[in-house]
Amino acid sequence: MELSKNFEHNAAEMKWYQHWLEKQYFHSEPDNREPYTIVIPPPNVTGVLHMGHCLNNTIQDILARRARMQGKNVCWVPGTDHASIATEAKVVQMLREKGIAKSSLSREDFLKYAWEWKEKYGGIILQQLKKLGCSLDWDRTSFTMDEDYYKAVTRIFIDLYRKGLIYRGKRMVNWDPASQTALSDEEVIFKEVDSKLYFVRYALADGDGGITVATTRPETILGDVAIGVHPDDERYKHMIGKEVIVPIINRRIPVIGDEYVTPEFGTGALKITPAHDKNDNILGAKHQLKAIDTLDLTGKFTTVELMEDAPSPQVLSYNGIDRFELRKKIAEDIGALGQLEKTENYKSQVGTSERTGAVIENKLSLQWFIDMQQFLDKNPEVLRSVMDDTIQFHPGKLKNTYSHWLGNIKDWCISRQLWWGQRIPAWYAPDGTFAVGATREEAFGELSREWSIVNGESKDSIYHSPLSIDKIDQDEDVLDTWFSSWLWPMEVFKGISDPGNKEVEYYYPSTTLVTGQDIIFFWVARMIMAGYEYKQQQPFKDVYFTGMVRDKQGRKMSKQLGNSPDLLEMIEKDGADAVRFGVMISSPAGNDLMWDEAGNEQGKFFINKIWNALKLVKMWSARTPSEEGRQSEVGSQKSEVGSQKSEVGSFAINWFENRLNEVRAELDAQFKDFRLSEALKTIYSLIWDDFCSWYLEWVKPGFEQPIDKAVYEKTVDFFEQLMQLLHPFMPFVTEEIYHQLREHKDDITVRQFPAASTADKTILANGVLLKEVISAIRDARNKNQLKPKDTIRLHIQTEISATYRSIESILAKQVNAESVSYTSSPVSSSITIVVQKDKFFMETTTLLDTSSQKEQLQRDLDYLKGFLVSVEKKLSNERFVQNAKPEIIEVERKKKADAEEKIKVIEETLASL
RNA sequence: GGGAGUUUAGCUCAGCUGGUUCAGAGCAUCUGCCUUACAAGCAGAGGGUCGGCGGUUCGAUCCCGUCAACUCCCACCA
Repeated sequence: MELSKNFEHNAAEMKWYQHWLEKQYFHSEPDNREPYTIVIPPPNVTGVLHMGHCLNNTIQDILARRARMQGKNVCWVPGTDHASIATEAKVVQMLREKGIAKSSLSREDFLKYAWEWKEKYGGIILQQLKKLGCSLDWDRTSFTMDEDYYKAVTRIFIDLYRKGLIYRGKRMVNWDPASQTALSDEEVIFKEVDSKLYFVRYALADGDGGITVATTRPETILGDVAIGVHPDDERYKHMIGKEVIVPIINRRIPVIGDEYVTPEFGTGALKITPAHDKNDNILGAKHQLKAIDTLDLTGKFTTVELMEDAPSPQVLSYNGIDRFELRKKIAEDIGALGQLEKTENYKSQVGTSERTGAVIENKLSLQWFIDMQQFLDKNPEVLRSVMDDTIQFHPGKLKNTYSHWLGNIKDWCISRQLWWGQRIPAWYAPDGTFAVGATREEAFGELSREWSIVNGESKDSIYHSPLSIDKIDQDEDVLDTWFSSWLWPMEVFKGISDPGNKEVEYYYPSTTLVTGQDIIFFWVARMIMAGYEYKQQQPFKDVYFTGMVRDKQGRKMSKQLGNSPDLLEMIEKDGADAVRFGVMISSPAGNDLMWDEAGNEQGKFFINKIWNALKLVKMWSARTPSEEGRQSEVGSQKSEVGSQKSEVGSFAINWFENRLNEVRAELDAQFKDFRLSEALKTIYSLIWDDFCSWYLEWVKPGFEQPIDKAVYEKTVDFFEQLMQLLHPFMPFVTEEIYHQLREHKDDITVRQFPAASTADKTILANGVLLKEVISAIRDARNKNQLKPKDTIRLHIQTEISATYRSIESILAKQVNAESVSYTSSPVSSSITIVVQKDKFFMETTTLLDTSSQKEQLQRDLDYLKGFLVSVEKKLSNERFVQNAKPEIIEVERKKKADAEEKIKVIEETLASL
């Protein structure tokens, strides 16, 4: 088969991915091998692949493929998250574009649209992962709202409720007026905004005077129930217990003293609005103050709770005005009353919804919560497992973040006023009593028991009618999406819906989790919680946290900035391998990735380099004499060359074999620490430098000459091993080359790594020496402007000539020497090169310029002398000799001896010039 | 406001638990080369008082203190 000029990535990607699928290489079934389990962080079901996914999934694929090649039973589970609020927001948006308001639809109709949407877009992101080459077990694709999964979530809710870990209560929650739902604390993002501090004067109800407060939220003023001052504040002390009048609504409210108030801030007086502020709410509760809510669910003014105040027409006119507009309006109206003293510019932190971006209102609301403190008391391993590295975080610095969060944890609000998600399995009787159950029947059973016995008498007698099953209603709300994804590592193996089944027992706990730092609390922490609560076991052993993907200017990738590249377009253009290379080559473990398209270029060049090496080796294959043919050639004039070649080959092969072993050990260490970027660099350099630049050049036969069969076989073998090492990073090109190199029945994807063996240090050192000598002589050739074709005669003065004899022919070829000989004295009219302790005399037919080499030698000499002085100084320092470890002193002595010897060699050389 | 992290060549980063043949790599730059696998290449070279200032030590990029800059996390002082 004719080899194409370049690697054709599009065809190869399609061919090999299809082939791998057909062979079911990615499919896993429990067996007696060691499992290696990864569960994908399920992307939003309607999401589209972006750079973050690319980084994340490339890493997972590298780990999965390497583990597979190490003989582990790899199971990488794909799937998607229903992503309650995010998806619902998208569906609402889609409907709005169609002119349909969510409010005009029934729950059933809305969900029908949502499921349609899911069916249409749900699979896209998973298809995109295939383009990237991800080796996921597609037979196991899960969705957090699959029927069983849904039931599992319900089941967990009921279980936690019955254990008393879930409660329902009216609490201050984060309210998103845009999507009209409560949010957990983690879903609120604080942003600094420019706002104003309004100084509002409240008049004393009896007598003259008043008190001025500073507020950023004048629109909540009609909900004020008190003014707070510090009890020791001389300015206000005397007013505590008196009443002031709330402007516009003219409510009389008390001035109260509380140490919470900071006298230094603003005017030292604080308006207290328990319905609209967390701290005010705490203060309100402490002082038994009423909470008056003046905003409705959409953030518009409402007088519902103001009727006791007999609202004036002016107050009534505020009805329906949006909170931000109302802020201006009320400020103006207070101004008109002469009670707005001044305004100041002020920077404040405002909470916004992670999903909709809307400014969050603190709102009193009846919601479902998990009692986190109790949960953690019951499961101390949640903290302990991470702190003692039972679960190992990479990077480890995130352990602190994790423990700090757990130490200050608040109850988790798990109910959402949405329709897309697992509906809360609670059912209400007409009087508001409720029961929790998997089904209407189950809940009804519970309810009727309670309904019939209240305080010893039957509720039926109070309501004069028995409770019937059709009179109970299910809670309208759904559960936080993370309340389902925290079960992911278990339920993808049916660990909740079918506890103790063979699969979950085999695959759980998973091996490695690869995810973004941004969801450490949302997801990672909660999976650990669920893991210990439901399996009494950690959900994973290692967590590799990736950083954020940024552009080369360090900006976050975002749609708004338009700096997020189109991944699929890139894969199409540069190939998945190049894109994977680009994203991995500059991806420091645990830090943000400064992504630059130049990385793709480098990846493409690398592929091209390997491809060219393939072409070279393939050319040799055509020139490899067959066993019979070889005999006849040996008898010909080329026999001498042939024998020389095997000698060349034996050193080169021996060296590269050991070099491979050395690198394998390095890679093991790098993978152990998840230093994948460095591992890739290591392989890159092994292939480009050691294999292409050195090894192939060393064994390369002369022009149109045959190659020794054994050398050829060994070279192909090395090439395959290199492709194997690179395969986890760049699966397509490596598989292609593996098959181009020779006929194989297997595929590289499942080829097992050879057993580790140790590297011979002497041979590696000889390799280093050889490379150093070659470079030095080439440098000298360059400086003397020798053309590549100009030959030299090389004379070596050394005490280790045996070493040089074994590498002599390689050396001769690499520096284009027509002869190599050994000498015990300087060779006149030649260029002298000093490497380590050996001297090389380069004789040429062209005129040589010795001045530049003199300079070079002089520079080396100066450096060495300086170096020697510092070493001697150290050794003559008594305190060094006393304090330093013996082996360090020994090293220093050796340095001194070596330096002295080298100085001697250079001085001799200089003298002879 | 609290906490964490970062600061090493023009850029992106190594430097694995203090010892000048360790100040490194990859890109980028410069100089030679169209050498028969590869100009998407080959062979070389230059470039950093390891953020500033102090300290500990015989010795510090590596430990301590402090200052500065940047980044992130947590926390609604209205």
